Parts: sequence; C-alpha cells; structure tokens
Amino acid sequence: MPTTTVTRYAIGDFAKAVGLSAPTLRYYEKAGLIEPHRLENGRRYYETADVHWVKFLLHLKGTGMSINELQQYVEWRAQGDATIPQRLELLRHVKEDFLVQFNEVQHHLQILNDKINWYEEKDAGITQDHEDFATYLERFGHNE
Amino acid sequence: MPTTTVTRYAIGDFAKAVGLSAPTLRYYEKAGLIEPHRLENGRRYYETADVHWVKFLLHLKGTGMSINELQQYVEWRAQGDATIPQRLELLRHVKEDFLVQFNEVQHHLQILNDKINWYEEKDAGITQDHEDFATYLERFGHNE
DNA sequence: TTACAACTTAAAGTGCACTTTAAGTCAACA
DNA sequence: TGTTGACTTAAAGTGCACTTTAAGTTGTAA
Repeated sequence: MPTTTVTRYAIGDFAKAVGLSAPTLRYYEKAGLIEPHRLENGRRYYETADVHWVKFLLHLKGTGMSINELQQYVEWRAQGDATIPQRLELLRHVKEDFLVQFNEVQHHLQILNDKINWYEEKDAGITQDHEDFATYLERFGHNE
Repeated sequence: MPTTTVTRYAIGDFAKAVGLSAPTLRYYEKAGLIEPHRLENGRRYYETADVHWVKFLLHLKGTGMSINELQQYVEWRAQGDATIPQRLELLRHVKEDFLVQFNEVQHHLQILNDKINWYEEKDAGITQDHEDFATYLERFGHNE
C-alpha cells in the first residue's frame, strides 16, 4: 500500500523558507497574492508549490512591480489562459520600465565610482591645487 | 569696466532645471541638503553651481542613499577636508550595498525575461501539453 | 498540568519621501 | 490699477509596504 508524504509548512516555517515575516505573509494573503490551505483547527499551512509561487512573486516584485500590479497579474492568472495576452503585456511593460531604471541606476553608479576615485586621489596624492569634481568628470566624459 | 552676469534661478525655474518640484526643494533645504541664497525680499535664488550640486545629490540618492545618509554626507562635507575619510567610507559602503542590490535585481530581470519568453512560447506554439514554468527555468539553469 | 511558544483576528501604528493645504505677501503685466 | 501667478511659511496629509499591538486560542515540551 503506497503512501506519499506532502510537506506542510506552518506559517512560521514557511516565512523562513521564503524569507518573509509571518505578518507579511498574512498581508500578502489579504491582498490576494497567496492562498494558503487550512487545517481543521483553522491554522494555515503551505506546501512546496507555494514556496515556488512566493519566490516567483518576489522576483516580479524585485523588478519593480507594486503590490497592485501583482494583484492584477494574479487576478488574470486565476482567470486562465485566456488572459495570457494581458499578462504578457503587463510583464513587457514592467520590463520596459525596469530597463529604463536600470540604465539610470548604472549612470548613478558611474558617478558614485567617479566620486570615490576622486576622493581617493585627493586623499592619497597632492591635496593642494586639486581639480574640482566637475572638471574631473569631464576628463572621463561623465558629464552631470 | 568689465561686468559679469550670474544666472539666478527663482525656485520654480530651478525646480525645472533639476527636475524636482519647488516643495521638494524646500523639503531638501529643511533637511540641510541645499542652501539657497536669498534676495532682499526674502525670496530664494539659486545659481549654476547649485544645479550641479543637486544633480550630484540625485546621483547619490539614485544609488540608494537615504535622505539621512545624504544629510550625514553633507554635514561632513561642510566640516572640510578632514572628513574625507569618513565620506569615503560612507560612499564605499553605499557602493557595496548597491552592488549587492544590483546583482539581485539582475536575477529578478532574468526570471522576468524567462517568464515573458515562456508566455510567448505558450501563446504562439503548442498550447496543450506545455511544460510548466519551473521545468522551463531548469532548462536554462535559472533555478528559483 | 502548567507554562510557553506559535498561532488566530482586526485594527492601529510606522517610516520614508514627499505633496498638499492654508493663509498670506509680493511682482509683473495688460 | 487690478488681477494673476509666483513666491513665503508651518502644518497636515498621502501612498506605499509593511509592522506592531491587543486580545484571544491552541499545540507542545517539561
């Protein structure tokens, strides 16, 4: 007689598994992003598939999606394959916004790096008569 | 008799020049990040150097520095070259945090891209009997 | 069996970075 | 000369994503 064991996570263990707090999981649940199962005593439990789902949500969130956008995505998902075009459009839009931000942020890093280098040169080398940061930036074509 | 003209920006024009709102500029000023000059009638005015300064602040902010960290930076800056080591340490720390975030975010993008591609294949190709997203990710070694 | 940790809910609180409002002064143009 | 728009201040409000609190129930180890 074959048996299968399915891992059931209590909310605290699940929280550790996905790197969120239990209150945050309840908050996401209220927002409609997660639908845990319940034991007979009313306590939530989660399964392995839920771990993957939450981790995927966190990836989307990490690309800049708000809770509201995630809600929309999840809603469409619940409606089945007919909403795949909508979901694709949403994700493509998220990606476009992401790439814009990504480029901006790389430029911010460049300036940060330049400033660090400028301080290092100023700190190590000839302190007097040192060119200012604006002039320094120009030498690399890093204007503004 | 030589004369020089210095460009003076009223707060509204300055706001446009740096891409912030006038209230935000007043907010930054209260936080100690900007020190505009004043006309005799009490109105603020800004000069070209202030444009560069605010843009630089926005670069730092864009790397993840909070208003509080910017305040600390500005405070040290006002104390002169003796605080360059502290400023360097702060900026290096900001950079480290940034790079961690940057790597994470690139991974988020990868998963987003994978999901978009998965939808595109599912949408265009053989809809029935399609492998699930987790299996799809494994094909590329993009686990989780 | 007792005590303590983990769970349940609803509601209020937090932190950040602004944004808006209110009430008033001032400047520039038709 | 009047009226419109831009400025001044202090204080209150907003939006987002949680986090904390309060009051109670339940499961587990000593």
